Amino acid sequence: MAASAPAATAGKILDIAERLVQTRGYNGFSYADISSELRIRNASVHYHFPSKSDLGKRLVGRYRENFLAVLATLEQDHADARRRLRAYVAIWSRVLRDRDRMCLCGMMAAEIASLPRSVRSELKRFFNENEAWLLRVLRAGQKAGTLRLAGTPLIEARLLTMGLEGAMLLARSYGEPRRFEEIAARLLSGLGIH
Amino acid sequence: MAASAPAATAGKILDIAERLVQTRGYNGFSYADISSELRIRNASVHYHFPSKSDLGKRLVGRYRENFLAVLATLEQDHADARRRLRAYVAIWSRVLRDRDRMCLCGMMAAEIASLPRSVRSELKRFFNENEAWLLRVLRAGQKAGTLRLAGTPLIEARLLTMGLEGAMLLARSYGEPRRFEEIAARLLSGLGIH
DNA sequence: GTCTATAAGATGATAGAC
DNA sequence: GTCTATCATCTTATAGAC
Repeated sequence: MAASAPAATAGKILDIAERLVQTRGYNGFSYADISSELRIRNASVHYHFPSKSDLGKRLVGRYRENFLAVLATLEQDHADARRRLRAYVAIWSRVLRDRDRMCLCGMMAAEIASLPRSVRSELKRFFNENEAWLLRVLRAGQKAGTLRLAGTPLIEARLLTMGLEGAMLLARSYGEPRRFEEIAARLLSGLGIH
Repeated sequence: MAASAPAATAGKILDIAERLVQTRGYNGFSYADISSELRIRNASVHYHFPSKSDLGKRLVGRYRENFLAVLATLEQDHADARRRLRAYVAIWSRVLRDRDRMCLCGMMAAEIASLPRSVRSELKRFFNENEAWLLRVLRAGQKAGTLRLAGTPLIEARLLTMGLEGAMLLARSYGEPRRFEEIAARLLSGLGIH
């Protein structure tokens, strides 16, 4: 009999592993880190996620699904492309200020060469879907005349993603989330958002 | 008696470790990776670099010095700010195309939370000196009227650094260096460089 | 400067009891 | 679903011979 709701432990494991990857990287945490924090045994973690690559794959999959769900609500909450993009940036600002996390997928992108294949393909899906969302928003804003794009929507979408990921990376290394927000504001102002 | 020139091994160790950090990260390689590639024993690597943090510190220190030396030659070779910035971007493009490397310090920035303290301070120095160089070039270009800055020189310097680091990160995860070059060109065009 | 030998601890993982 | 027990392997490191 489970001590709590069914599969509750699996979720807690994912929560802890997620934070560990976001702060220390996939190669920077072990099952022992999770089991000690959850106060269960190492073997129990293996029961839920037999291998570390299983855990990594599920981690990226869940992160991608949750993130896409948030993006969907952004579209419902805001009709204007400028508001959508401000809200998009605010997501990352909160991630960074939540115990100094990096985007899970940005962190794993750095480790791409030492990641299990199954994890890599989940990663690529995240970035593709993120890009597709930004592309839609940028095109809509351009059509509505609320955004001013210097390049093609695709280039601007990629500049935004790469710029924000790089800004998170550097701001974290300084321990100064303000550095992220400064550059995020600059990226938005480049699109005519003030 | 040494098998080759004095300290030649230490340099080879640094070369191998540098590539390993740039591709797999500080937490993604071990002394065994180095000793097997150099075909010496694990203990021999420890003779040159007693602990991994020693190695990490020297690695970042050497990288920073070499990089700053290259930037100095860029200033001698090119009087024009636009040419200097094009050459600056070309450095990173070559890094990326050299066996899929990431900027050593960008890679370590991702791992900041699990890095030895001594390594962290070397890292910060790299980014500070890199920013100072860009700041000088941007100010000179602005004064000469050869660059068109949308924000302050400081913001533009940081956008450039963060944008290029993020572009390397993402381009590598796709295995498509072209993605880096696309965004690098976009960043330069934002400064009036075509 | 490199080697052999060795060690303590971490890491990813499995078998089988409860 | 969690536990104890156990595993092979890897990792960082040191002592001392050559």
